[in-house]
Amino acid sequence: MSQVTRRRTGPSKGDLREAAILEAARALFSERPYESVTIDDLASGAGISRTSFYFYFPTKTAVLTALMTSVGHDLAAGHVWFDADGPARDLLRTQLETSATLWRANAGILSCAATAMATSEELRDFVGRVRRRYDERAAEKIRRDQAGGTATTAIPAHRLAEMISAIRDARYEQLAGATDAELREAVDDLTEAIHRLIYGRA
Amino acid sequence: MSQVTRRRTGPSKGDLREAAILEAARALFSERPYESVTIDDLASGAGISRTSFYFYFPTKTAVLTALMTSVGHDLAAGHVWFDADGPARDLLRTQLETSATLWRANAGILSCAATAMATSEELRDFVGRVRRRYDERAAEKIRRDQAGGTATTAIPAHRLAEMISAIRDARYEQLAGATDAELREAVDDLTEAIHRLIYGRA
DNA sequence: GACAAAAATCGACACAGTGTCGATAGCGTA
DNA sequence: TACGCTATCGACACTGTGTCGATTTTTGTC
Repeated sequence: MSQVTRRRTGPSKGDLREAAILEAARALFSERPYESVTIDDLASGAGISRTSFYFYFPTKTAVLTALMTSVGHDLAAGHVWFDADGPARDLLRTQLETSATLWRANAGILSCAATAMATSEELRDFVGRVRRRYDERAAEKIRRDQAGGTATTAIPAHRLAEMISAIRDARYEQLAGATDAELREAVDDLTEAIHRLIYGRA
Repeated sequence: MSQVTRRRTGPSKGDLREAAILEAARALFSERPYESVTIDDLASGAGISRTSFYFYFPTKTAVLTALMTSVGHDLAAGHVWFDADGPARDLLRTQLETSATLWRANAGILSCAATAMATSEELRDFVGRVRRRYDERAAEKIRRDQAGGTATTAIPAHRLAEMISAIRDARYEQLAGATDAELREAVDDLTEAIHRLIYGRA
């Protein structure tokens, strides 16, 4: 519920412990399903007792949220397509390739996050915000192309953006442990599909 | 883990209790989030003690799976588009309208199922099977249209089918408590999107 | 280097939810 | 009536989460 921790604001030696918890969490959530990781695992993975864990994080999902923040930050980088004009198929492909690679690299954490979203409002809100921001930018790009006459107007721009997110995420979820060839295939399919959806003709 | 219950196979007076549990579950899962419903709630909702619950169902998710079986059965009904030849936009629309209406009517249960899938392998498998069967039929229809030259061959049929499921489910998930107008809007968008994806031109 | 305040640690405890076991009560029928 | 099957439930054990307060360690300052 409340986000309040008792930690002071300045840097300290105990920050090492916080980092250790995050490191342990990254390792554990990458390997095992979310529910199977207990707070005790996280604590002893960082070399502290379970109760000491609560000094650093209020809940298990708070740790996951922290990890997700960094992943989300990385994802927000390669948004090259959004700034282009028109279909710009090559840029769309590049953007999808970057995000697909990043997704595969963090597959375990992202899968845990998907699980935890079911129970944690905090995480649900966080991911929702990230996604909304992404969809917003995609919708803006589409709106520009609708005005330019290249994109379809049969479907509202924000709905098209949501659809893109839906097919992208669904395909990416299968990406854990995928080969480079499989990853490329996914990117190809998505590029084609998004392109048809927005710029194709009925 | 094991599906074994101690119940005998034939009909009996205690079946009333099983029905009562299912009824209570339908009511509770329709109103409240999945985790907030305890086995005790289910049991006392059916007028029995918590331990007696275990005589009828091994776990909470088993009850949800039972409810989902009936919903899945209903959904499998209106698959009119799959048997058509070519784009058949009106049949696609009809099929989407049926499933959207059904989805909205069972929004609570479906949302609980989505939550529970995160933890229950049983439910995950069940829903996975239903979805796979659906996608399979969609892929067959698309394959026929690819052979007939109306559907695109730029993306494998089974991938197109998966994409359809992805955008459909994503949109339907927003359908809880939607007005008839909103529902129709969703169906319109989806009809258009699916049509473009499969039969449109690049 | 001593010392007070703040940071950090942890054991003991309370709690909620799940699941098991065995004792018992009802019920149908040979 | 007596046997076996259905059904019920209280008592118990277990796991994971979260809180409290007492204690130790660190840190900055004089």
